[in-house]
Amino acid sequence: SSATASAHVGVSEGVDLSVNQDEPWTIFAHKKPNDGWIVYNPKTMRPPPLSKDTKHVKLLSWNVNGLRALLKSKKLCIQQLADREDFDVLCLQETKLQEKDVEEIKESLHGYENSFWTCSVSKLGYSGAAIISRIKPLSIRYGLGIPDHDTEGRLVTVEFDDFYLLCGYVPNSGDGLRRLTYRITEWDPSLGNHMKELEKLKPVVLTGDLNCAHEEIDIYNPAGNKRSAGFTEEERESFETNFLNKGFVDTFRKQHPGVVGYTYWGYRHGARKTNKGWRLDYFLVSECIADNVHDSYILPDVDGSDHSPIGLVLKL
Amino acid sequence: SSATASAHVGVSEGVDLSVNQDEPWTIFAHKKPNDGWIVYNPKTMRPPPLSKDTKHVKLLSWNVNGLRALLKSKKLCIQQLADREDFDVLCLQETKLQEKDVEEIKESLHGYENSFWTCSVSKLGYSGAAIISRIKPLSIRYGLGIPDHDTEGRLVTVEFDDFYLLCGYVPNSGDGLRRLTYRITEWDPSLGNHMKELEKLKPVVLTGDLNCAHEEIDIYNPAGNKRSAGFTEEERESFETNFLNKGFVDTFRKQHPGVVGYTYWGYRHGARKTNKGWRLDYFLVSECIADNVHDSYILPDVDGSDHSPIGLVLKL
DNA sequence: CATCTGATG
DNA sequence: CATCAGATG
Repeated sequence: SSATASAHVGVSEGVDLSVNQDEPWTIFAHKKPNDGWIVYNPKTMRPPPLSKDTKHVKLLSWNVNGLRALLKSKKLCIQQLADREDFDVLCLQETKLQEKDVEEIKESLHGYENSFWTCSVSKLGYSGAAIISRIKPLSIRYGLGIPDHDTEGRLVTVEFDDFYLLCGYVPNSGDGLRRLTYRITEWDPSLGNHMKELEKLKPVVLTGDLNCAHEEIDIYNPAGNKRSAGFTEEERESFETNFLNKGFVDTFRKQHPGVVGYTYWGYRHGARKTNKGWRLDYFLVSECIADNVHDSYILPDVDGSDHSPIGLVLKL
Repeated sequence: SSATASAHVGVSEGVDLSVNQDEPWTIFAHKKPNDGWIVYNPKTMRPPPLSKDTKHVKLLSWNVNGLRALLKSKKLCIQQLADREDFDVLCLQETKLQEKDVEEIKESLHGYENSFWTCSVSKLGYSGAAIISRIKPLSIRYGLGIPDHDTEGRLVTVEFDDFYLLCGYVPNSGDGLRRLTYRITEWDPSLGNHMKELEKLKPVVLTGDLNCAHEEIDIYNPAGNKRSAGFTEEERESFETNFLNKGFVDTFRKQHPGVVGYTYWGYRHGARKTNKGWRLDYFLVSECIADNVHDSYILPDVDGSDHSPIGLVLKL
């Protein structure tokens, strides 16, 4: 089909782009309303792997939408993801764990002896983030250090030799945008400022579900979602003000300008099959290491959650 | 095996009675602690069907533990139960429906154009009862006529030519027996008195989940359940005082003295496979029609709920 | 170990 | 249309 023909990289030519049935992991850009954007094939778009001689680290990040359910589903246990992707560090968001669940899961992570978990204490089974690492960090920190923002288990920071890694789950603005103000006037600025503070010491990498599709290219139906949580003007501006304009680089967009690459598809209406998605998950890095990014990518063939994992290969 | 050998009717002879794997619908009495009770085989224990010349009615009753889930499971839609059992009337308890769910389900009941539903208005998705009938009743009544006891959708009464039929779901006494007092001092007496009032006009049939295992023979582990909701001394006494001593006859027990026949098995620990059950579901009838009962029976092979249906064939 | 709701996304 | 919790049985 024409869709298959354009699977590599090229400008959509008015064909009815959709998922390639032969290679279901291949996500095409859609024809409308984003006509003319570049088709993104996550497999062929990836650069060749770095040789062992080039010192680098491989980071993955995944909003798992409930880690217990994911592990029960057996769609993909963390060990299988490790075998397949050979990551050094895995960042998780929306683990929805309670503190009592953590120990059992920690013990199942063979090869990743360093893992750091934070859970919501204000609402059980809500939010939650973790960093699982093969590399032992120099220091670990939970939350922003602001008690008011630290009851929901939304941030884990680890310090490695060459950079700080933050795994964050930015608050969803919610139905009726009831939490929009909190999000843009409190959480986002606090997180941005915290990153600037850390950056005085070492370069910073922020990954996670930032709950914002930055530009029109980052969402399936921009016109219809102008007042939807995650695509309001306020959130998009906040994303720029608090992160991009502070010097943090959206690594996927830098590597793939004009390319559609979603990381989230709502469960409703089979949105994933028809690629009606959003790009909500990011790797942002300090400007000073932006050129060290070898590859910033999406793994849309990994399911088990409404988000797919994303990856970053960073040269050190 | 000896278990199979004793499958018909006989006294347990110290064999380890359990479910017959060849006929999984066959429920045996257990060896301990009820050694010596009669083994009940629900298939062979049933009398031959009445001829068409003998005027009679066939009633079924079933605590479905959530009707929407049952219908979704496709284990047994009501149409299939109708095809198999050819009942005239089906009484349901714990439908857990909301009023908004009723219309759609009513329309799916081909051949049973008369159906009467009551739902809890105080707690959504809780309790709920219904009578589904091929025969058009002379009158219908919901609840006891006592507003305080009628917010939970626990009782539907229909009047036929020859008897009143009550479909009831007696309140569970709950964890910690927190509702025991309400149950035995308010609900049970009100229901018993209501039945006596109706009986002045016509014979009465009460069916449903009466949430009480009357005697030791009616529960797998009597010693261990003396303070469990459904087997407390208080509930058992209330069952006698308010129903049996008022002249209503436990039709299953009359037909099968000394026979174990459970109608409920908790979902936990595979209680149904090992027949660790309770008899909580009954057909009680006015003394004046007790001899009209042709058959009072259990259908333990019907699953889809933690209760099995029970049946009554009543000569008119 | 099931059902349900209601919150959340 | 998923996850979770908590109530209920």
